[in-house]
Formats: sequence, C-alpha cells, structure tokens
Amino acid sequence: MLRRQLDQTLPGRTIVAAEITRPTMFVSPTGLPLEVVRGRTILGVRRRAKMLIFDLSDALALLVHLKLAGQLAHRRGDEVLAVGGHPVPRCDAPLPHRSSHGRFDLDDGSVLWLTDIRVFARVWLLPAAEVDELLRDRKLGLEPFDPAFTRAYLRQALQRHRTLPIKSALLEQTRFVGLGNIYADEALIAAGLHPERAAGSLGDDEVGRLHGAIQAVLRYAVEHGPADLPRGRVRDGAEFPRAHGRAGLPCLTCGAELRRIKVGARSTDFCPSCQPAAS
DNA sequence: AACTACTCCTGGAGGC
DNA sequence: TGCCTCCAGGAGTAGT
Repeated sequence: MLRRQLDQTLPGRTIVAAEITRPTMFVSPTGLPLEVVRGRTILGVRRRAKMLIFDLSDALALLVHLKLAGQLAHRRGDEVLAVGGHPVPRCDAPLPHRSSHGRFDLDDGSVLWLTDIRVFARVWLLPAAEVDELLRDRKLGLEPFDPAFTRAYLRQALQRHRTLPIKSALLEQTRFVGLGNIYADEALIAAGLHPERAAGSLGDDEVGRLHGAIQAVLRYAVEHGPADLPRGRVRDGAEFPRAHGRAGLPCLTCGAELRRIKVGARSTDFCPSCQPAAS
C-alpha cells in the first residue's frame, strides 16, 4: 500500500536536501555521507519483506525499515500525497511532528518525512550494487505471493519449528516474510488456530487454512493499508483487525470475549471459541 | 540448528 | 490537570 503510493508520487523527483537528525537511524555500510543523495533522482520504489527500497540515479539506493512505529509521509505543504506506517502522528497532522527525525526535500517543493515515536526505524544508504548483498545477509524467506510459497512449502517450514508456538513461528522471517505481530494474530483467527499450538502439530487441512489466511491478510493489507488502528477500532466495512487490539471485546464471528496472552513475549489476542487449543 | 532472553526507545495511555 | 509508571514491538545478538 505504502510502496504503491510512494511509487506513484516519488519517481522523477530529485532530492534537493536530506537530513536525519538521529544518528542511530542512519546506517551507511560503506561510509557514504547522507549528503551524497542531494541532486539524485528517485527512479522507483520497491519492497522486499518489510524493507522499502528507493532506487536513486547514479547507482545509489536508500533502504528504509519502519520497524514498529515508523511512518513515511510525502507532503506538498498540507497536501498529503502518500502516507503509511504507524498511525501516530495522524495522517493529517501538521509536520514536522516532534518525532520527525528525517526529511528529504524534493525539487517540486514536496517533502518526504520520516517520523518515528520509538526511534527504531532505520535508513540505509549504499551503492545499488550492494543492495542484494545487504538483503541476502538478512536471510529473508519467501514472499507470501511467490509462486514457490505453496501449502507444501508452508508445511515444511512449520515442521522445522516442531515445538515452537505457531504464533512465534509465523513471526520468524527466515522461512517466509511479511507477517508482524498484528498480522500474525489476524492470520491465526482467520485460520481458526490457537496461537500456542505447536507449529509442527498442524494437520494438512489446518496448514491449508493457514496458508490461505496468510495470503488473505497480507492481500488485504496491501490493498487497504495497515490494520493498526488505535484501541482495536474496526474501520467501517473493514475486515481487519478482527483480533489484534480487541482483547476484552466480542469476537466479530461468534461474540465470545477475545483474550490477550503473551506468546514468546509478544502480545497475542485471540478468540478462545474460534481458536480452540486443540482440534 | 533451534530456541530463549535481552536490548533498543519514548509517546501515549491509564492510574491516582 | 499533572505527575508517575508501564507497555509496545521488529529484529539483531548472545547464550544455552
């Protein structure tokens, strides 16, 4: 969603100034200073797993990982051209926010803002030729819409984590990528699987349900934007979030009260009725 | 190789 | 209203 928006508004724009005020947020593996992006043109915006890749002219690239609270907003004055990531600050809030730690000024007067209230987001600057190596080092698994991500692949991936809770296995990025804490909960409630089930204990039909749920959740996220709304509110007509952030509220399917537990130190919301401990 | 615990940060929510 | 405490959460790393 965010990548699609940015890939509509940014290509062709030239960076006239760039600043990242938090040193920890900027990573330059080859020592290139951020200033070298000045005068470079943005050619396109790609995505690999949870990394956004901005291809620049002169064989440079910027990589951005928003982590858990990062937000990118492309603005021209008060006009919002593109926005995505964490919901704080609100998409129509005046920028810079006090947590706006990065800005890229573009040749048409618009600005790409990076705001992160937790300061966990990272921006890498490196030669384009080294992007693949950086991504390879992260040992990322398959994209869930890769044709190779089949039910059989998922079953095999889960078998490698026999005793690990299924919720924890879904967050592991080395077999397949894209699910964070929220979407993992959403995939599990859609598949009707208890988050503490052992990953290796799923039957073929359960793996099939999970496979479909993972793709459905991520397809919805790509088309409609993040499920991350404050306090579990559900957008009018929206399918998500059905689980995450809704502990104590009634299940949208059966009306039972959703529960919150910790799985692998991660907050996990689920429906005790729709997601039984064993099937 | 699989798994757990710890770390990084600080805005915002909730308690009183 | 305002001060205080605690929670969230991706992923790298060290240790078992």
